[in-house]
Amino acid sequence: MEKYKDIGLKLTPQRLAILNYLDGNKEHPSAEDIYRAVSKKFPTMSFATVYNTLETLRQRGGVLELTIDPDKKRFDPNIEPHHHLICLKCKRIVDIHGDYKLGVPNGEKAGFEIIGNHIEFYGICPKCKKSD
Amino acid sequence: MEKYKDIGLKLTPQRLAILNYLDGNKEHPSAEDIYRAVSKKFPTMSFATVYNTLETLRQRGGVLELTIDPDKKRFDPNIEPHHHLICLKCKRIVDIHGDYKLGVPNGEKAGFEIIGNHIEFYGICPKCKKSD
DNA sequence: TATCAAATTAGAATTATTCTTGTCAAGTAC
DNA sequence: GTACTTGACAAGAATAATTCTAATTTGATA
Repeated sequence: MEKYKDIGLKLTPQRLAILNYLDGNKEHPSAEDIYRAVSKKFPTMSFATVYNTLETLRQRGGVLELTIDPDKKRFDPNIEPHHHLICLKCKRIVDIHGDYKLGVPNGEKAGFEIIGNHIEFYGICPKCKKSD
Repeated sequence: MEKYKDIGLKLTPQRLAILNYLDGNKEHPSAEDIYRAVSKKFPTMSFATVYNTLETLRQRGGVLELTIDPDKKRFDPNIEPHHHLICLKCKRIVDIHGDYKLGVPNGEKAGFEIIGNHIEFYGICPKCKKSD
């Protein structure tokens, strides 16, 4: 929780519940996952609040919005630079912290100013491999 | 067009128009982009046909579905292994063909069988840099 | 404690995508 | 040639994720 303090956010109970749910979470939850979990404590919680809070957090660098899943956005509270391993069957996402130093050859930069990168590794997770 | 022949598809005029639009296209168009373009020739074209054709193509390896854009799927007729450079402002996507040989350290594999990877480079494109 | 901007809520609206159903067209069997 | 069969198409309805709206409430602080 500490890391969310004093970044200028009004600390409402709803936000605290969302932050609390996200903190240390390695599941890369969707907005609905978050909504369902936090609704248990706050039955009046609305999706607007979930999305608003996530967007505010994202703008302030408190959470990453992942576009890995074609069906919905997923969110990653781990804001250290890292990469992902994705199961093609169950869509499970796992963090990878390997140190890759990647650059774009000048001939391919197309005039872009490069800011960062993200590697997605695709594969089949152990659970899905078993249940074939 | 040649490359789409004999992959078992009935070559209807609608499909030909979609294939023709995709062939050599470097814009990574969305379903709507495709729909709009092809509708000019086929005013009765429906989204169902666009999505059906894209899904059929995807299953047969004729097109890649990109999940880079958080708002919609985008499609890439370039099926050679390659990576992407994405403008954070205008969402323009550019192909990169640099040869990166990436592996996941065994300690991080989490039991996954790795099948492939995809690098996304983020940045600002020349046009957006100017119009700041 | 009064104030006020910011946050919350419920539900409506929007957008992308998928589904349903009826129709049509091409190919094949007879 | 005619009847089947199958796959593709079209139109619009349905769904799912997300965003917006408007009214109300709340947290921070003076």
